Amino acid sequence: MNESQVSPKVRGREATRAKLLDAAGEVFAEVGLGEASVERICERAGFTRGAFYSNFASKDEMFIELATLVARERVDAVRSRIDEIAIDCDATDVTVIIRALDVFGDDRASAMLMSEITIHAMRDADFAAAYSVQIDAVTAEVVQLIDEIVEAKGLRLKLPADDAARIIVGVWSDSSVRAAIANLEPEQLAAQRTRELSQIVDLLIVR
Amino acid sequence: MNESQVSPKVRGREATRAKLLDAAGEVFAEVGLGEASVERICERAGFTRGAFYSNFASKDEMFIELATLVARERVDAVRSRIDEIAIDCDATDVTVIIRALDVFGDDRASAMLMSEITIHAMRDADFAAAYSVQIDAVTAEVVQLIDEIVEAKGLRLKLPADDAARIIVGVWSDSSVRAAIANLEPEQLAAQRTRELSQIVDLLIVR
DNA sequence: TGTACATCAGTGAACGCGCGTTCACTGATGTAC
DNA sequence: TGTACATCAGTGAACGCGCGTTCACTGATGTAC
Repeated sequence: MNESQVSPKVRGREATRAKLLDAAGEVFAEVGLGEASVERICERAGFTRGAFYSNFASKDEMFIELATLVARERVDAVRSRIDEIAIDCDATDVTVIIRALDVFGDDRASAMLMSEITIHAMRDADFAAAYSVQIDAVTAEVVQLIDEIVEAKGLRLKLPADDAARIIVGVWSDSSVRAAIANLEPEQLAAQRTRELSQIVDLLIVR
Repeated sequence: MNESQVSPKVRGREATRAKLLDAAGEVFAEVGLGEASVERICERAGFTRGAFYSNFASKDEMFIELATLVARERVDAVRSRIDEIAIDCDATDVTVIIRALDVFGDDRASAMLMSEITIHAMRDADFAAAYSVQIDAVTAEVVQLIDEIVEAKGLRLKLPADDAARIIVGVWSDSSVRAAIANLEPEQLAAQRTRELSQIVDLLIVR
């Protein structure tokens, strides 16, 4: 299972796929699935269109793969963040939760790609079914994350952890969307999100 | 200013515009701005493509006009709802707020069109600037609506009315999006939204 | 009222462009002896 | 190690389709006398 056991050819192919997926994430975020041309994606990745069709069956199928990948990365990110949290116990409860949540990627492009994936899920039932499985996994991880924090800090919530998770994630993504529309600088974005998350976390904790 | 003073020709033209805008709202919601063809919009409205370009400069400009129209209708809807609320004082505080908020149009297509408009605003700074003005007007109306309800019911909120408005509207639209993805029936959708809004309103009110 | 002309909303054919996708190819990598 | 052949990831030209947009037109409505 050593990396050197994988031939350069296979590694090269995997690198190509990864570059194409990366580029596609950027382009889909920028202009949306409908307006993102295969040509533009390939140009960004440094390949020709043939490379695209050598690696993916179609534009739509690639979008599905990208969405799955993004969701899976989120699950992993939350999962690894859970481990960190368990150790670090100095911060206040609110900042812990906020820091825990910034695993979601707080940049503009991430927010736009997430919105694009979400709206596609609203339109395509098959995609929605497959994507919901991934989303539920993310939610489950966030619920566990909240449970961990609540226990570590000796807090009590006014709502069940899954409702709290839904509300917090909702406020988080709502904040991201409004920040992207307002074209906020990263620091302003962080400040706004901290403020809004603090409010909602305060409301959720029994004092 | 009597309607009969407007010539049939002008009335006909206005009707054509309205039909095209209606059809465009449906099609943009269904497939998105990028994938919505002018042909499909015109077919849905019962016209040829020439009629489209006789009434709108381009597809993008029509989308902007549609977005402006939708936002303006929202402002008007909230405004007229404020008047009704002032009279009806029997319901519980939570149900009053929920009923007040359903002015936003709780169907699937509305949620999808709103998402499409939002994502376009994230991508296009000029559109975002123009659209933000409309959005701020809606927000201001919702703040006033909340103020009215709070005063009529003798309530106290844990947050300023504008923060409360942002959170409630955020939960509302988040709920709409998830309902569209899960493809909920109208009754299920209403039940889910009532539950989620009740939770957040409960958190916001000082008991 | 009737006639002759003007207007212009909506028609539908046409244009040309960019797109998604295909495919015969090339040359670097892998395999056999 | 060296040679001959096989594989196949990525190339780039080509195809054909559907799109946004244009425009010469038609016929219903409006205006002048």
